[in-house]
Formats: sequence, structure tokens, C-alpha cells
Amino acid sequence: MPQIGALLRKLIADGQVSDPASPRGKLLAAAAKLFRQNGYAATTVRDLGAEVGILSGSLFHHFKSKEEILFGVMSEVVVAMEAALRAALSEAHEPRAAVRALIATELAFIHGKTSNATAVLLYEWRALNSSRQAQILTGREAYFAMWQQTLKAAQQAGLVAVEPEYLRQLIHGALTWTAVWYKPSGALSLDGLADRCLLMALSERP
Amino acid sequence: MPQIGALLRKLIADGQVSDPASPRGKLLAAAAKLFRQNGYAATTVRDLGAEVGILSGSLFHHFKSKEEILFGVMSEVVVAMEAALRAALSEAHEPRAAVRALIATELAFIHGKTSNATAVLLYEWRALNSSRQAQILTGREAYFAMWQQTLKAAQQAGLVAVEPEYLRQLIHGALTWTAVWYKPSGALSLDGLADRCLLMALSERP
DNA sequence: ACTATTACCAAGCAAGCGCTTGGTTTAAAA
DNA sequence: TTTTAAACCAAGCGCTTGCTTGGTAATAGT
Repeated sequence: MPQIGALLRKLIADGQVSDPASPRGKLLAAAAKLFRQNGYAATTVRDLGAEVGILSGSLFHHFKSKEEILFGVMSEVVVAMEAALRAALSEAHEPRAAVRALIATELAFIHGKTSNATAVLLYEWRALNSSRQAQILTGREAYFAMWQQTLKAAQQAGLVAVEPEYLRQLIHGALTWTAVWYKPSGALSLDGLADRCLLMALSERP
Repeated sequence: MPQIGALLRKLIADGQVSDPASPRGKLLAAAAKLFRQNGYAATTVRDLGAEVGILSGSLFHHFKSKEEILFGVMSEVVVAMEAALRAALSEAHEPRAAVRALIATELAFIHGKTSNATAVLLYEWRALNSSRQAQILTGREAYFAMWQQTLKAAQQAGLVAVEPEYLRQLIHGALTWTAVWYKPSGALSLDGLADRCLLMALSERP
């Protein structure tokens, strides 16, 4: 199980992710919350200002535009997800454990402390102009490559029946959708949820 | 395989779904297209009017508000989906075929002629106020119940390993996400896609 | 032919939108 | 103590938004 908290702190120290104590960090956190809650288009810069306790115009001292705030939320979570998955995979020494690392890492982002930003990344990327969409996509390439490589290894080990390129998208969809229905406070733990996902993804039973 | 086209015609005759030749039907189709393409919030009533060739103010002769147009798009596809699934299940006489009917029907809606309205239903329901959200949810209860019942039967037949209530959500997520990545014009046919989904959903191999 | 209904246009209003500008406060560096 | 830069306020501009109003064609029923 990857310790995302410690990893985030390292990324903050490296300057790859904004310090949540800084004005920029606070603003991004507030934006992630509101964008997730009400959607990007339905969130006004006045809402954003009120959430952090400043006037709307003052936002533009930190960001050039509202869309740049959205882009900031997304690109930081992209960086964090890649680092987290890389760390988790480095501790998985067999195909089955590696597939579980894929699932557990994504679930940790969807339902952990970064859940707001992750949800925004998954559900609001259409709000970016095409140039910034392409940037986000480029930033996610390494992440997708790790999925592809892991699932290919699982296939060669005879663990999965569906072709990796399709299975990747199907699992990804199943995990993404948990943001809509799964409540961590309910009867099913995050680990239990990961178990079910793994059970569905793999054709060979333990 | 359900014949959705014929089924839609029956629903139109019954008055449960708007005739696509009527002004209301044309408007709903145009709205589904634009809401899917650009999102509900980013679509203006002027865009909508231009799409059907009338001025924006004239829209309000047919609908009381923009949100009511969105609600119209959603509630009609809800009705059609339930009817389609009911018809498909009535032809499936064993658990495995029934599960395939669930998958094939949902895929048919996501990627067939009703793809725009279906995508809007799946991705824009947050744009409704809570009262209308509740109405849509009520309208989908029968649909979800058929899923639940079918998966429970599959479980009792030893076909699936994951509990029906979780499996339902996981499959639903995987199918929903195909709207983002799957192209019917590509190498994988809709039937092939359904095969992969079934392969992933079931733990017993044919 | 007359009537009623449906479908639309032309014009615009009030409100809210993202963002700008010029200036003030705060706090750290020199 | 002076300088410099970051953070923010106060006010509002130009534009777009959903929607309204009063009136005119078109269509269909009788």
C-alpha cells in the first residue's frame, strides 16, 4: 500500500506540487472542491474568492485566467498520480501484486485526500481548450504506459483474458465510476473495494 | 440482440417519446447533440436556437426553461432504456444470456442512435436541480432493479464472483466509460466489445 | 370562410459573468 | 530604516446569459 501522504510532501519540497499553506495551494484546493461540487462552468470566480476569503479580482494576481486555475488543479494531480503509481509498482514483485497496485493507487486518489482534484481531472477535462487538453494528455502518457505494461505482463502470466488495451479502459472506467457511488464511510472498505475490482479484472482465481 | 429502432417507433406512437419530426423532437435531438458536445452549462440558448434554425427566444414557446430541455432529453432516454432492457431480457432464457443482454443493451444506447441523449443522461445529471434529479432517479429504479435481479440470478448460477450490488456498479462504470474511448468505426465491433465486457464480468469461462 | 391554435420573430431587459485597473496594505529583504 | 515585492481591495467595464414581451405568420379544424 503506497503512503501517498509522505509522497506528496516530497513533491511539495521539490516544488512539483503547490504547498497547501501557500496562497496558490489554498486556492487550488478550494478550486478543486468547488469545481467538483458544482462543476467548472457553474463555479464563478466570485465563488472561488469567497471560498478562500478574498475578492474575485484578487484571484488574477495568482492566475491569469479561470481556466488556468482548472489547469493548475489538473496538472498537479497528474504529477502526483504518476509518482504514486511508480512508487507502488516498485514494491510489487509479481504480476498479480502489480495489478493490485494499479487498482489500489487509483482508488486511493479517487477517494483519499486528493479526491476533489482527481474527480476534476476525470470529469472536467473537456472544459480546457484543446491545447491544454493536449498538455494534460501528454502528462498522463507515462501513467498509462505503466498500466499497459503491467497488464501485458499479467496477460503473459495467464492472469487476464481480455486484451490489455481494452481491459485497461474497462477497469479504468469501473474505477472512475466509483467516485459516483462508493462511500468510504460505508460497509465496504477501500481495500475490500480493491479486492472486488481485482476479482473482476483477473480471470484466474487465487 | 434487441431492435431498438422498432422499439423507439412504438414508444413514439404511444406518446412516451417525442416524435423526431415534431418541433419538440427536433429540439431535443439538437439539445442532446450540443449538450454532449460542449456540456450543458457551456451551451447557450442561442446555440440551441441556431442549431434548429429559430431564434433563442422562440425556444421558450416549447419549454419553460433551459433546464427543462435538459430534463426532457434525460427523461425520454430513461423511458427508452427501460423498455429496451425489458424487451431484451424477455428473450434471454438463461443467466449468461441475460447478463449479456444487460451489457449489449447499455452499449447499444451508449453508441447507437441515442448516444447523444444517453451521454447527456450519464454525464450531465448534476446540472439538474435536486428535485428533477430525484425524478430521474425514480424513473431509473426499474432499470436498476432488472440489473440487480439478473446479476443475482447469475450469482446463484455460480457465474459471478463479486457481489451483485458491487458488480453492477463496476460493470456500469466500465460501460459508461466506453463513451469516452470506444469508437464504433474502429477495429473492435460493438459485439466484440460486449464479448470483452462479458468476459471480464463473469468468473466462469464458457 | 372563419376561427383557434401553434409556431415563430424582433427587440431588449436585468442579472451575472470573467477580467482590468489603480491604488493600498503587509511583510520580508537589504 | 529604507526598499522591494507579494497580496489584496474597491470599483467597475464590456459582454453574455437566460428569459420576457408584444406582435405576426402559418397551419389546421369546423
